[in-house]
Amino acid sequence: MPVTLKDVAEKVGCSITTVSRALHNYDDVSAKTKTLVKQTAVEMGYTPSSLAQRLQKQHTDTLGLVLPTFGSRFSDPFFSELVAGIGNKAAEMEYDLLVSTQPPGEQELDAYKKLVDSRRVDGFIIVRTRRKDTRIDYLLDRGFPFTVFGRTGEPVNFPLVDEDGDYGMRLVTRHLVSLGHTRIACISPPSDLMFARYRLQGFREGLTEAGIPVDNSLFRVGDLTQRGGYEQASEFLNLPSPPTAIAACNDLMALGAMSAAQDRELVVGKDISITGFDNIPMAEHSYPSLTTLHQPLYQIGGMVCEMLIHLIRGEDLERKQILLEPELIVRQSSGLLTT
Amino acid sequence: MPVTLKDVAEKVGCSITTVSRALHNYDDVSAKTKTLVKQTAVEMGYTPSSLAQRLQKQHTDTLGLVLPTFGSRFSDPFFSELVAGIGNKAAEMEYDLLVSTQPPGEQELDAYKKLVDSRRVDGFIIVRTRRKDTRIDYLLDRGFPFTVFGRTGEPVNFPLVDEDGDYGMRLVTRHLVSLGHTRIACISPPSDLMFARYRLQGFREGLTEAGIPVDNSLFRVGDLTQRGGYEQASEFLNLPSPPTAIAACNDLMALGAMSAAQDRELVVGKDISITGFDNIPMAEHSYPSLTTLHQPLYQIGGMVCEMLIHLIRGEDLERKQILLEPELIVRQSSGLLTT
DNA sequence: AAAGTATTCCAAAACGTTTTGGATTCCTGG
DNA sequence: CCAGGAATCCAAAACGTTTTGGAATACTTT
Repeated sequence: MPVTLKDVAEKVGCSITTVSRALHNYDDVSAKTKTLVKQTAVEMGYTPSSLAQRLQKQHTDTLGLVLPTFGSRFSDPFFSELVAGIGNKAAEMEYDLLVSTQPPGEQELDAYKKLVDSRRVDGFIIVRTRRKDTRIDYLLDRGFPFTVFGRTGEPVNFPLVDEDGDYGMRLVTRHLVSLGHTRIACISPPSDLMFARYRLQGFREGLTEAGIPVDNSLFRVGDLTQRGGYEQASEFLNLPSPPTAIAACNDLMALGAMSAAQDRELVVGKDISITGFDNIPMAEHSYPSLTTLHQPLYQIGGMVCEMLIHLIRGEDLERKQILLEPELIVRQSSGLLTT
Repeated sequence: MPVTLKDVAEKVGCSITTVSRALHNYDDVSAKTKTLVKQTAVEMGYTPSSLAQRLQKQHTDTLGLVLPTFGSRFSDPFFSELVAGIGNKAAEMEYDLLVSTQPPGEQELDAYKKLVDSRRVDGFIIVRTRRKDTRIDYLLDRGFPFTVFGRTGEPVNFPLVDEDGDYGMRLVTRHLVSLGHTRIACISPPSDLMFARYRLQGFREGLTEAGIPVDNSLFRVGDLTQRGGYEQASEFLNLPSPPTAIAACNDLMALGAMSAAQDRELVVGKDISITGFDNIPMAEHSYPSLTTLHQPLYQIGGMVCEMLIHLIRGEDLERKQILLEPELIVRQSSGLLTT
């Protein structure tokens, strides 16, 4: 049904080759036929079949992104902004974005394998790195292009963007210490997630920097959701001597922690200080507003996307590994120690 | 580099045709060669090239979804859950999901046109319907398959899923009335968005049902974000006689409205009642928790996806247009009128 | 033994491009 | 008038599948 090169060629009365070359501005076709071809092409509404082009060119102009979703109630503001950043950059650079969703595990790796084997994408963007990341191992092994948001266990040499979570959490800890807090708790995600490790590490460094002894009862692991933050914060608040500040490793958990404190009639920002990490839009409009670390997710999405495209095209990257410094945003949820 | 049918054929010592047919279990190839072919295929690690398959079959096994993103700070929990629902169903049914992002406007329609013209997707899922929806007009005109989450201005006959926003808002209004409220304000999204119209209409119906006269100063339009909710709620609270309840047409705005009230030292759920719509995960863990209407976004995503695939395959749908009844979730943000 | 019927195979066309490697025509300078 | 070089064109191959329409062989049946 759709009009093909052949149709245009017949109409113009020349070969398919000439039509193709005319449309691509080759200089072995005369100006006259070039304009004729182009004109009839638009008249007939010709658009090349991307399928045919891709088969011939042997690349798909498509980027793969498989989102690690946990459960059906998946709703992470983190991802929507990142996807928007990736998507807009991809569109700008004429690439398609193939989005797949898989909970971490066996199946997840299979999703990657399937896309690689059937040659459906030219490269991957990997998010939420793990300590031993089988996705990365696999792609490295296959020599398949990819870029990463996040770091892994060891120093590596593939292109990546990451925020300096270590630095960020040091900032936040210093901030809390400067407000007079010494009993500071931390809710971190499971430590196989790399960003959790860095953030937790920064928190610990911040404590030792301030000469505060480490109290293991003040560390708990949450699942990144509000519910997780709520539950872990509740545990802290049930302690015989509860912390006066809670640093959560992401905003969602911080928000959950806030409502746990509020359910106990505590005034957040006064009776207790709570901080987050990410600066999701919600953070500005929670009550009280949340002290947190800003991460330019939209831009990060654009960066990993652009790096990947350069990589695929075989161009070299000006900066291969980019580490961003998060910015501390002080709002109302953190306040002077009052007791 | 990757192994093709030809490679397998050479190894086995038969024709490409036979290999292809053996792998597809045609009954005109002997059991012996069938097993031989299959075995060597897996030994050699053969995987069909999706590009070649698609070119031959003349369909892409790919669904298109273009997300209407507003600005760079795009972070709508609404979408992440919906996308997860669509994505998982698509994967389950062996379809790819091509996600593109475009702010509403000229460019947005171009994104659709491009995808259609270059034959990159087999169908579209359309979200956030507008009153005069050019996307739908275009696809209808081209005879291109699509399903829709949301309704349009007039009754139509394409497949769609929608929540009954009218009914939902009537529920919420009744709820507020039953608590004793009579000065109830409403923050609705711009009325070219269809879901806004239905929800607003339900709100109005709820009022007249209760015999409450309509006061135009109690209607304001917000932009669906927390910020928008905050700003519009502030306007309401500055009125000489402010409302005692605010029904926002989505959770994000309700959350913003809550913080506006809280900034004025009002206790939400006591001094003022505030309700939302959507039941995003945040709603359960805000402070106070938000009375709202539950929409099963994940399931809705799965439904529109599945309907689209049936449509593409030319199978007929058991139910063409599905209207879901949202469920009222009463939490702490709405309470008895105290004055 | 001939005719008919299964069974098993495959060459070639098709999908719609791009690219390769000439072929033809036309002009230029000697 | 002819050699050499532009300028302009195109047939055919290639990308990797699936499908079409036989062809070849083997087995039955008469």
